[in-house]
Amino acid sequence: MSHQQALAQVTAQAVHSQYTVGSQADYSLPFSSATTSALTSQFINSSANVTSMKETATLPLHTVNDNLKSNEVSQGFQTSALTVDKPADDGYNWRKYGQKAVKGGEYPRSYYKCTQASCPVKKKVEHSAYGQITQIIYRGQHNHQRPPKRRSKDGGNLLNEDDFPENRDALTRSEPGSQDHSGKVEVSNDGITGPSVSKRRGGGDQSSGSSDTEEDNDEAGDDNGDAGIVNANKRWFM
DNA sequence: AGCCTTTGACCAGCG
DNA sequence: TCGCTGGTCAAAGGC
Repeated sequence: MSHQQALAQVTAQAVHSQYTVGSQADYSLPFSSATTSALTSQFINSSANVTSMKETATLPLHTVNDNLKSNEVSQGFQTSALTVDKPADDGYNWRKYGQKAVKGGEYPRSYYKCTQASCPVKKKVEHSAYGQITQIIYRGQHNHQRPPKRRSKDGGNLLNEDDFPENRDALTRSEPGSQDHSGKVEVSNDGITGPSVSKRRGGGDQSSGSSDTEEDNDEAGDDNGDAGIVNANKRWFM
């Protein structure tokens, strides 16, 4: 088997497994910190499994692992690692509005919007192979409180918000003026996220211009357009 | 019935 | 100016 073949295959399989894992995880991930750790371990294990299964994948997998290590491990990223398709259920309702394979398609990036009509918040979730989340980038601030709850199906991960340490945090964060993003969120090298806010078609037009006020409130108040990279960890532990 | 996910296409910015 | 990449929209399908 040629190198290229192997690579292609691995990539394909990685993507595939990602989805597979994703659907499973999507429905069966109880989201408590404790469980999280366990699950994370499981994920890591499965990753290792897959790795051994696909030795030919050494190259890409290495990259992936490396990425995961730097992004997840070193950053204490565990919480959302397993969320897969429903990343970082921070108590808000998100609707996925797009997905893109960036950088060769090795890491599909998903785009989510807060479902609240007047909420301009968006987030980008970068996945690695196996559906693990390597990075979550928030844009904007919620101008509303977290919704009480949702159906347990797709919101599945929502569960008991009480289980989420970050919930309280989220509450705090949702307050305008809170240092949520500006305080700790680093735009990091991706500083692009800041400017990109106003990018495209007159900025966050979202057709319902009614949100402008809030948007102004939030984004204008922040230097970086409160784009925030939360690196999956999202400082939920802080 | 309503909401969400998926997917392809389009547009804008940047090198 | 061209090509590439990233971000978003819109339609269709599924739950």
